Amino acid sequence: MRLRAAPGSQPGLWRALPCPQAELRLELVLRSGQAFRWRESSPGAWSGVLAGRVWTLRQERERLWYTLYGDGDGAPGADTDQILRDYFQLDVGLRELYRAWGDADPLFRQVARDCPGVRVLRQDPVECLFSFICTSNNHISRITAMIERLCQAFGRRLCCLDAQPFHAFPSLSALTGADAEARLRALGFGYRAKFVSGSARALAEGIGAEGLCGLRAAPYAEARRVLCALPGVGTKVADCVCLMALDKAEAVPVDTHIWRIARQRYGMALGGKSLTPRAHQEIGDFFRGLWGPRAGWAQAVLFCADLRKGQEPAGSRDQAWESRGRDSCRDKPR
DNA sequence: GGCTTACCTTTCGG
DNA sequence: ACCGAAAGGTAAG
Repeated sequence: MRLRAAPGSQPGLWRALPCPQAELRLELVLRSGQAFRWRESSPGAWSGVLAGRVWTLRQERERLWYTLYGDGDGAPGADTDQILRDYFQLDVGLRELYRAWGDADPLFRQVARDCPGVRVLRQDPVECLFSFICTSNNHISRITAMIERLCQAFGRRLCCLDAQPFHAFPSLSALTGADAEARLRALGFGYRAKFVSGSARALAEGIGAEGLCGLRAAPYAEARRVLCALPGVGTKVADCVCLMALDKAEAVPVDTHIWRIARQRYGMALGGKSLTPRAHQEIGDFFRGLWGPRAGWAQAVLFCADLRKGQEPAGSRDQAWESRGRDSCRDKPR
């Protein structure tokens, strides 16, 4: 299906994929902290860079519309459809997964009502790795700004939209320069500057971007081990990359949010005062046992709900999380 | 092995 | 307004 000047503003050729809202809720997925480069360029229209090109996406009830800019590689067609289907992993039936997770877990069923259509993106491994290196001990607002500056400074400029320039995510080689760390520090990366440049070096001198991508075919444990050998990559970042770029649907990234949820909502008895590797392992195993082999996908739904909870008006906060009766724990005020 | 502490910088809540 | 604490952690002791 194709139209000229379809539901929206921009000129150009629009195409659509069949895609019910139960399978994908664009604004939830693109704001759920999986990818940091999509922005709502106008109400309901999301612009960003994917596969080296600039896209705008827009969702109708049963369709996902998109258009491309910069017309270097021709008009949208079956090949670009496939790029989008691959990125959103539309072959994975989300509706059935939600049902199965909800059947196994009443708390999931409650929370998922407010977060339908949350799926895991299949991202480029290099972008995903370096993006999540930037997330450590950091806020989403700052992470987003840092990554944008990273792309402006080190990425190829693609085109302008509404006077806003779009840049590709930097290639590995762009980050291996001798002055990369200093430049990143100047961009406000703090101590992560050394991690980014160090990991770029280690990869370039080791398995390369191709080797990183090749971990898609490796077992979860091996991919995790390779990633954790990179500077600035610990268990949490490694699990994010495994889940969101390396096809490891069973990887459950355990951050402070999930740690808190595991204790407070799921009543896990986790003795430690801090999030140790052992606790990380235990929590991952617990959720894999509860949700099954796509536990990481279910975690993404819970995380999305937790993010949204912080954005809602204070009065309605926590409603979906409250389990009526049992468990009097409250979140700490923020 | 688990627990502390330092680490850059920005944002947020008091 | 000003200041401390926390932020999708990681590495070193």
